Amino acid sequence: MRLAVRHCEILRCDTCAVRHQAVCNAVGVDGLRDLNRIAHHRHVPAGRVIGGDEDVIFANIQSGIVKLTKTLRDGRQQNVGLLFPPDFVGRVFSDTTPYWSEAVTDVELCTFPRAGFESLLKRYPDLEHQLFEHTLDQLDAAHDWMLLLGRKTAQEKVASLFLLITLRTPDIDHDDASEENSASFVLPLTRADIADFLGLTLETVSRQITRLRSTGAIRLTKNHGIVVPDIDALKAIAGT
Amino acid sequence: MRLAVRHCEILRCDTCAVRHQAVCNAVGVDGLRDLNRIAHHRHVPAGRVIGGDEDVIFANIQSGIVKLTKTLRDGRQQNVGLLFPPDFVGRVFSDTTPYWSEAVTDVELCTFPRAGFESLLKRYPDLEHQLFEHTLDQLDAAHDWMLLLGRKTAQEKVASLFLLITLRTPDIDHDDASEENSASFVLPLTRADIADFLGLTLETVSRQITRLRSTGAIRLTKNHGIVVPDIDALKAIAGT
DNA sequence: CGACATGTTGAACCTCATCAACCGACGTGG
DNA sequence: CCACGTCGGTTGATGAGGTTCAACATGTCG
Repeated sequence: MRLAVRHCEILRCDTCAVRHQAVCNAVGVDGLRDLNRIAHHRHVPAGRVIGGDEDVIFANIQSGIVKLTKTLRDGRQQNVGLLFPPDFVGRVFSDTTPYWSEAVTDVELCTFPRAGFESLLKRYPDLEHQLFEHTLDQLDAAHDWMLLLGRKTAQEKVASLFLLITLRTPDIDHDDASEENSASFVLPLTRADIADFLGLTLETVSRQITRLRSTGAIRLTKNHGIVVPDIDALKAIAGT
Repeated sequence: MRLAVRHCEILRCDTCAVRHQAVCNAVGVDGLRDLNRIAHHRHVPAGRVIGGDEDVIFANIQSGIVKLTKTLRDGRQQNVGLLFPPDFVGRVFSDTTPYWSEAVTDVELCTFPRAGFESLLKRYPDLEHQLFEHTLDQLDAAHDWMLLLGRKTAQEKVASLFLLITLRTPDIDHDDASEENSASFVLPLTRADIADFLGLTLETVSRQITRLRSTGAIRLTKNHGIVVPDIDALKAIAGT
């Protein structure tokens, strides 16, 4: 009996798309059972704010893209993070979230209630360690982005963002199986999203995209599709 | 005997200026002894790079200010962090440091060798937890800074930096003991430093400082002294 | 098909970067 | 002691990169 139940519980994680990359990969069987007990799956449609009102503050991203935004009082807005599977959403150990989380595409989340998850962090140091490493990676990414925001030109900024998406989107199409230097993906962000992310206006973004297209660095296809024929060339444009 | 020795070891931490704020505050007597065993005090003169060549990768700041900078290949430069006592310097759990650490003022450090410190992190989860919380704070600060870099005007940027320094500098002079709304401090950064921090040029920084002075938001005194007569007014200029 | 959001393009404007001259403080060496 | 170079800072003139405002095009969905 007991075995059957446990098997059933663990099965939920077994079918998880990010089972072996997400922070929960660190915990053993016991931890997984405890996590499972408080976890809820949730679908969030594109454009919806995550965890604004309710208890859905912490979550693993199973699929989709989430953006974190901050705003000034007068409405000026800046995206401070872009999260992909298997990233973790939420600011642990704080009563207030210093930003808004919003689904950019349709998103599948494995959510955890705040209190329950934080007590599991205490109980399983390996889980906390994994989250710590994830946070360190986020901090590195934030530093990279500060360099972009402070010192890169509009052209470099747009190229950098496309590069980030090609590198982070899972199951990206590498058009040439043998040649990994090209890729294509569907651009999930609007021009306004991109602008908020790069500290530009949407008009400037549009112009820079046209320019990238006219120089052959990218091609636009139907339905927001983007083809990067030469990733290294894009890297060169993006600067370092 | 044993007691005497232990007392002696702990005494080093007892005289530490940041004993109760730094990450090591989390560990008990045993942990403190182990930390002490691998800790070395080090003085770093202003302008010197920290941990470039040697093993001094991790450290608590006891006094002074440290900046973290990243550069593009062509020399464009961006400061991605400003650390005050009792902040922790160093990127744990990674072979490479993604930025340069440099002493802005003369700095007193309590340094730890890499391997030794990381093994203590494993042994004392409370220490790791404390460092985790510190990293989360750093990430929040980085997000704030991204908003500044992406969306604030030059005037707001300079005001924001002065505000940061008034709020983070320890034992700052509050000119009016009863009225906490004014402050004065010594500006440790050159115009070029400030520019690298705000994503501006040093000329623009200079002009904005002159402008802040002419509007009465700040006053400049001898030896790089800065007086903020009305912190709330500076906050208003800095935006939110 | 029409309506509304999303994206593109144009023209004028403005903030900030760039290039350059200059000032004062400081330290060094003749 | 003063001449000199260096360094940090200020100020000016000019121009480029990006913003702003506006019109128009393209989707996309009922």
